[in-house]
Amino acid sequence: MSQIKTMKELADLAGVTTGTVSRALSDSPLISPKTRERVQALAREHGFRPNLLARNLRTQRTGAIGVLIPLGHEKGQHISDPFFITLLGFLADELTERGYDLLLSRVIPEDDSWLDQHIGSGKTDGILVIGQSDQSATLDDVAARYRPMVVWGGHTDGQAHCTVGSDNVRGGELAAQHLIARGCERIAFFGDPHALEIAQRLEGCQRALAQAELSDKLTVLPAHLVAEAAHPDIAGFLGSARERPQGIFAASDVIAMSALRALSEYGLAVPGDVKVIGYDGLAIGEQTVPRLTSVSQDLRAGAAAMVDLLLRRIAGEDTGSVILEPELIVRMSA
Amino acid sequence: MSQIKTMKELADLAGVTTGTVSRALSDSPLISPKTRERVQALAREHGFRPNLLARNLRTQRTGAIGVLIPLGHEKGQHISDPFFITLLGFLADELTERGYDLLLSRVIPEDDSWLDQHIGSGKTDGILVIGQSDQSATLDDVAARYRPMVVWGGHTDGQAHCTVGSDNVRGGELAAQHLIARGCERIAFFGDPHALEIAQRLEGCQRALAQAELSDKLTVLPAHLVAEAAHPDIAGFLGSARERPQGIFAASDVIAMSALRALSEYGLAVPGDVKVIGYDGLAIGEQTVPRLTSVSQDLRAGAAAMVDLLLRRIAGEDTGSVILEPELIVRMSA
DNA sequence: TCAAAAAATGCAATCGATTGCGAAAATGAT
DNA sequence: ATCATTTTCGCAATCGATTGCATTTTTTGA
Repeated sequence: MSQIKTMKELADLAGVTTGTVSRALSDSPLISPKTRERVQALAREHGFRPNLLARNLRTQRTGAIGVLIPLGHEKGQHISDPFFITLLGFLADELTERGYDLLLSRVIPEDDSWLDQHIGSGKTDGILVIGQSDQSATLDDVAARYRPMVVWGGHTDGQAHCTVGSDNVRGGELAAQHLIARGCERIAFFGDPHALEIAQRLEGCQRALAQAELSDKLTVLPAHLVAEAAHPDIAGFLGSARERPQGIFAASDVIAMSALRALSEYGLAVPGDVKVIGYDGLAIGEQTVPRLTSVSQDLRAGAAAMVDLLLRRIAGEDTGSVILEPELIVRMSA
Repeated sequence: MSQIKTMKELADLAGVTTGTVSRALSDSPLISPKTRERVQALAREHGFRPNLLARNLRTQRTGAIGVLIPLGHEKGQHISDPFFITLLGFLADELTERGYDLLLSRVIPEDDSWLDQHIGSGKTDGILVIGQSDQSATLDDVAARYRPMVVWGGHTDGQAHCTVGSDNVRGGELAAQHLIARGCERIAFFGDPHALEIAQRLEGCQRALAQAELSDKLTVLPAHLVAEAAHPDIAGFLGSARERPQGIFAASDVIAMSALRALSEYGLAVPGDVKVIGYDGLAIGEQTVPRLTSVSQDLRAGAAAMVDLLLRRIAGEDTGSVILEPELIVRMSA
């Protein structure tokens, strides 16, 4: 019952060498069933677990995937952001299912060696980056020489890094078309087009408006991504707008929730007075009042795709990016 | 400019041995300033990063902390739960600040060796467990022989494992007192007392009611912790209750949000017809309609306490548990 | 019954860094 | 110039497991 810590101890106990123990525990066919069973029984009995560091050092693989979140200038944002969190959850599911651990790192890119820093440490077999923030250049740079990396975010032509994300342009189009179909003419877009994904959503929105010959009815409010920060912007906008928008397309569900609250505070009914549509299709949209209509990205599928691509890249394969089809979820707010 | 991967290569390049390189890079006083500077320059120039696995194997420390989430029977829950996520975010902050990595593992405890499984692997220097789920016994068992472990959850006398959490009884009392002060008599408690923390919140609630001689006015609905699952329960309850409660104390903010929605669907005004108070004080309560009154646990402080206790335990110190004082945040819903 | 083939196990190098100890070089004192 | 110190550095063991190759044991076939 004493605690067996190393293979050597187990080996002595079983009267064999560490080599034999190692093979026995890994069900190697080179070991006779008899001794294999005996060793495994002993290991079980003494609760022996091989030291993974040593194993990894020897096998040159860590069994862990790094998940990095570049926070750009927006400190304190992402980690508590429902979107990020949801994706992280699915990634955790997907990775644990495939026997990988998840090493989480928040990153505040000061110098632009944050990626190399992590890669060089050898702690992970590959990395997943959530969000491009303002680091597209760095990502492209690293992608050129480090293969096992997959990024969640927008995809553009000529992009060197492998991405998974939804077709943001199409998603924006869907949202705008829906608002138009619901009778909205004056439409406001809430979101900062400084970020690639958001810019693409805006682009889709503009395309739909152009098609309906409503281009001049669009207002863009570069709302902050963090709910707490976005709310004042939005409240201010609603208070000062000469003509109240009939429809609001928020670049994320979080921003949409801020909008719902601000509207409620101004005594405006949703969807009666103003229609609101979000982006992401998060579960939390199910709990808002009224329930939030949103352009949904299938994050579970996205996470699966990210992990799948990453593992194939780790295996040496060269992969392209994956673009998911967004889907409009019509609930109550628009 | 070639990529230097190992210390041996760097050593050859510098015309010294790996030992010298090792010391030079760690600013050992045993090395002359001249060669130290030369080695460091070379390392910088070639972007050399020592392999952490090897270092950790040698130094017997990993520099990583495991964060485990036992999911009990409630699959798919926690990871997307705003509470868990918020805490995880703070933990990530706190740990990275102290130079530790965060190794995230979802756990579905099938056999009860899930803890030993992780501990024996040697991948982390210590572990943080979020939520006791139904694993209190296992936790106590492990705590008896494995020191570096801290658990978020409720604290009871005679508990062997070290916990950090809020004073749930006091918190429940605060919530109930507030409802009473606001004129509520018939009060409903939403939450499954099967979990320790929830049971304690209920206890506090009952205590406050007893003091106001309203004990017989309490109804308990063992609502599910997951929002999607809780909503039907709640809607059903509100539909069937003979006498509508005047105040609702939800055991978590997530449950409270479900309640808000259900009430809205029944055309009941909050806080006019029914007052609602939640528990956790999550940021998301700021975005609900109306904004959610809640008993707040200072999760940032909680995370800091968890990490602090854990590091002290890793250092060999023996620590007690930490109980945080809950605080009532009065917003709009009650 | 004995050599040859097959199976099972032992031996020892290896992964990449850390560190105690001893040797060589530099410094200082006389 | 000589010897005792102090600095600086190299040597080699070590962490704990994996794995190619050598060796021993067992099985097979003639």
